[in-house]
Amino acid sequence: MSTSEAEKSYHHGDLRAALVAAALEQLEAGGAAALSLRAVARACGVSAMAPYRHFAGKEELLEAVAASGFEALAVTLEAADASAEGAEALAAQGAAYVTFACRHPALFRLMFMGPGCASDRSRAYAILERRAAALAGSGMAAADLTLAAWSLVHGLAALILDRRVPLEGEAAQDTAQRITLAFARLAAGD
Amino acid sequence: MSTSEAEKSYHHGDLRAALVAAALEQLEAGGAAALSLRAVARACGVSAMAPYRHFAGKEELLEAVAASGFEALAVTLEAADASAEGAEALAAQGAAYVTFACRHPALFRLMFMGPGCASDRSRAYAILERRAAALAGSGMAAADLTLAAWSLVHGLAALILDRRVPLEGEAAQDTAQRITLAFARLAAGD
DNA sequence: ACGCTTTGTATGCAGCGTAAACATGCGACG
DNA sequence: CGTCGCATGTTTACGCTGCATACAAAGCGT
Repeated sequence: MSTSEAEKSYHHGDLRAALVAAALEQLEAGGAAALSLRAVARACGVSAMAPYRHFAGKEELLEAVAASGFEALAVTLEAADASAEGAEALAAQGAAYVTFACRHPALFRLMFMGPGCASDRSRAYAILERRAAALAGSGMAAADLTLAAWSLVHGLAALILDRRVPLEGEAAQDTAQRITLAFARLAAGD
Repeated sequence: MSTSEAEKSYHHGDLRAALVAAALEQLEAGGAAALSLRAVARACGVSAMAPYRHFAGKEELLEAVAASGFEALAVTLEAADASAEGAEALAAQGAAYVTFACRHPALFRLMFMGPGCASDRSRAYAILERRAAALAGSGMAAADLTLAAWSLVHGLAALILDRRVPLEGEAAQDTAQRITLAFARLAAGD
């Protein structure tokens, strides 16, 4: 019987996990375009073809990295949501979302702009949805509010990461906090 | 003397423009990752190295394609803004932004996620900024409202293009229209 | 007519993703 | 305990990419 995760490899000793870790490292170091399967294999001390025993191809490896990213994001959002109540909780989630993107730019891009489908983000999405639904006022339906809140922080994160907006470091977090809070208050009907 | 644009080439007859057009075609056909300089050259009937006489490298060709995209976006936004007044004009711009992204997904990604800097989008940005400043109410400062509006539509477009949200075709436009209008009314103080 | 600049070509290199054939060593079964 | 099977990793090879370099030809000023 083989445990699907943390499976001991015969020759290497858990290559699969090592590949995901090395891929994440390369990702954060040089961006998604600069990541090569061969380099990942090299970093793990195995041949260029070894990863194909664990992943059907480059894309599948990246999907595994993205999946670990969604787990981390969900944890972050959950903590932020618990740190406040009402509109402030929604704003905290938004700020946390942008902060996550700023701290792991390449991973964030992989998670949301890379290959993969909508089902991946389900848990993190549910956290936002619950909070947004509780706040929905007269201005917008609950579903629209959820999507609007997500779009707002996602767009802000994307614009910051791609340097379409001149915000760096601290200023980015502050702006995210301010805009998200203003939006949440507006949406909640003051 | 050489006119910087539409310059007649000695051998080919305006290769530069042909390369940009072919690159755009390949972009819309197969995405940015599937675009190769060699294939673009092939489509123009020239050797693989010919593009390097007009562009320093692949990136510079893509920047030229992106620049033409920003011009087209600015025209679209301007028309949308003129089609209504007040909050409705802002909503029209937002819907036009999302529609543009849906109609030219690869070009949109190249324009906003590709290489390049903030100065490119200046004209299209000014159109949004003017309208947003005119609407700024008590809830948010003018600069924040501009950024929030941009983030909202940019994020919505990104989520739709990357299929993180289950909206297709008509539904995407309708949702963009609805959400943007609700946001504009909220921001304008009803 | 000459030479210079511009434009396009030919050749070659290193790196990539990946398909196919091959080697190796653990675990199960006789 | 021996042997076989299969998962694991390696080797080799192919076509593709962006790009550097060296070369050929076409137009223009003098």
